[in-house]
Amino acid sequence: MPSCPGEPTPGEPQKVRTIGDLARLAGVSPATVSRALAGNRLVNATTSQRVRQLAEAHAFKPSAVARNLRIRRRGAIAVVICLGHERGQHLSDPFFMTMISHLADELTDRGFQLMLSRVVPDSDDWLDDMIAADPVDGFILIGQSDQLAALERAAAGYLPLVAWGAHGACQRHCSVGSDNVEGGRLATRHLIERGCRRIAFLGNPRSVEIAHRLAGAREVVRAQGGRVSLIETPIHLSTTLSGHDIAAFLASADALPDGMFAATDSIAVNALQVLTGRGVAVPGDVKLVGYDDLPIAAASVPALTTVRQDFAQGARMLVQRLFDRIAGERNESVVLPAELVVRATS
Amino acid sequence: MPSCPGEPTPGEPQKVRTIGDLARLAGVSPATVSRALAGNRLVNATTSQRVRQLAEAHAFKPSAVARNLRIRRRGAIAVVICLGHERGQHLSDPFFMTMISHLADELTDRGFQLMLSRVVPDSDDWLDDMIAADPVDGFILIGQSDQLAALERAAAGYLPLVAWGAHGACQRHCSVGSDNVEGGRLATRHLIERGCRRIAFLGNPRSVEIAHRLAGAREVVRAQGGRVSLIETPIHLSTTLSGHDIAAFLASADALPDGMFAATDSIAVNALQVLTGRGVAVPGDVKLVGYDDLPIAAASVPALTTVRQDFAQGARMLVQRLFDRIAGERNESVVLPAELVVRATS
DNA sequence: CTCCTCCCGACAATCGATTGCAGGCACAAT
DNA sequence: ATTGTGCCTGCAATCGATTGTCGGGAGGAG
Repeated sequence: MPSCPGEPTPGEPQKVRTIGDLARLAGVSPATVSRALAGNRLVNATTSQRVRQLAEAHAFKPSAVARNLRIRRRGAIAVVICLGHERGQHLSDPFFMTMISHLADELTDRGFQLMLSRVVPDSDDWLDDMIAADPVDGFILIGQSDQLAALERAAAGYLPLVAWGAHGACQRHCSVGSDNVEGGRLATRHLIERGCRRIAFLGNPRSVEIAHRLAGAREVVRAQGGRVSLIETPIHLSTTLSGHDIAAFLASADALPDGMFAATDSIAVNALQVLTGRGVAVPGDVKLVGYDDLPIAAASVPALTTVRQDFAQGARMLVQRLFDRIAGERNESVVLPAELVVRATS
Repeated sequence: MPSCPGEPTPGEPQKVRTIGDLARLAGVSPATVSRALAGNRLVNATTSQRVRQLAEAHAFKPSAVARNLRIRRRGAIAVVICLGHERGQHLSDPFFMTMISHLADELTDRGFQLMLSRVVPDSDDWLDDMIAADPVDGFILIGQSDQLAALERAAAGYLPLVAWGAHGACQRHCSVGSDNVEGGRLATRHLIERGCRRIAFLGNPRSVEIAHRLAGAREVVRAQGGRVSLIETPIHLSTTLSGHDIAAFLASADALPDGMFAATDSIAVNALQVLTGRGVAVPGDVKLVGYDDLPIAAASVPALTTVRQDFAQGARMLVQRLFDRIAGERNESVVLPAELVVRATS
């Protein structure tokens, strides 16, 4: 094993920590330093220049905590992942990460930090508690799950709060989401056009969004007047469990469906694995449509036909809506269009 | 569409925002309120009780910002996802979420917030910049990727910084990770015991951890003295791309390997999809071992044999190490044991 | 030379909670 | 009645940056 190189230089002795330290160095008052660093042009250009250079030289950044105290803002947005009733690995769902990843970009661009919280709701006032603790300027909730009540209650008295998800008729809170009913219609219609007559819906409608997708599917099937049947199968959202659920469903079904509409790409991919694992050809024997258009949809083999939600745009709108609300605007929910992406499983 | 219910009660008029407001209500001084809320037993039990009840009644939580300013701490830990060279969906890798999810739990338990940052390194002093901005009490880096240099430099002058990943010989920073070399040995030895003679390694050794896994594999193969061959195939880490890489590899290989060691469960699952998609039986024709033991490993069909990294324990140690460092202790890196989990693909 | 204007920069209050120190009150001892 | 002893509680300084207000100095006009 090679020997390690020696210790590096110990760093400068005179540390500039506060705006006051820098002021002393520059021979001006803390107030001037503050203004200079903030780009306030009340201060002379020469002085301003000198202060900035000093700050640069000493790698000085003013304390965000003190600033936030004075400014009365927090500089951070809470992104809350609400796990509804399923604890554990649910968070590893690629859907969350896709969303979070986009949100992180948007928030960073606006100079805000992203505070991540997982919540497993115990009482129904967990949201009020978080709001009362007040460490952030606003909340973005991902996955309204079955927590509509908590959400509504909190939104009644607290403005800067937006949620990703379905848009209900009477909701008081601001939501951004795609048109899940229309998405459900698109997927189901597509399966029927491809010749499917026995369609299985894989997903647990306890989650509002999934309920909407199911509603769309039902509507289209009903319009066929009995020529097409819909088999509704509650499937866990959790990646860990949905595989088993799907296998159990296939084992118990008397006849294999000829079409499957999975409420989620994660579920769809799991279904795909189970089906191919049992020698059922996709799309030969069964046609399959997912929902979300996550990266895995395109990457799966065969590539997954799915209903696309534009997460990048969704994240952008969530953040924009939130900041408008922080500014005091009482704005409306958004429903984004859903789009069918046809690939190789249908 | 049903009509929506009327507006709820508008909320109490007299809002208790500061510790001073509460003090006035309780007829004591702000100092006493502060102490009472903090559980300081310098204050009379009766007074303390009364103050707490008032606080409870008005749902009052003292401002974390002001507290942090006074206390000289931030109350948050930055968790930095370093995307090395691959931008985009990399973050949706379930590995990150598994880790983040555990970290969120650990940090929340200790009363700290989790600030999430994605970083696509541009210059090599991005870490120093983040440290200088100083909005947090410490840093946890996930995925050292190819950023060892930046890491080492920052760690030289800044204590509260730990990283998940491989442990190098001369590193100055504190890392927590599993024994990747041993993991590589375990997987490879297992494949050989199962009768494999042509083993493919799927993974890009540009990432330090993967390089170590490969080193372990090489060592075991070399010890077989030519009876076993190792085919090294760089595969993207990104879920989006690895499927194609694997397909390309299979198409280009003259003969199919009889064993595959994927550097990651994500890669393994993709390989599994590609293989079964082509009618290659797993484990019949090809035996497959992954790495990480992510939730998808157990959920995949057939269930994946893999090398387990205990992320829960890893997260716990990362946080514990970090807090010890925040307290001033200059502690050592940890290497956790790797463990083979035999399931159905081998 | 004096006065007025203008502009830059300093003083001090402020954000909201924490905490060392001092002081007040009750009760017992002398 | 006075002093002593504890045990609480309040005062005020502090954390570090922001910002309204005011003063001082330079420069031009009379």
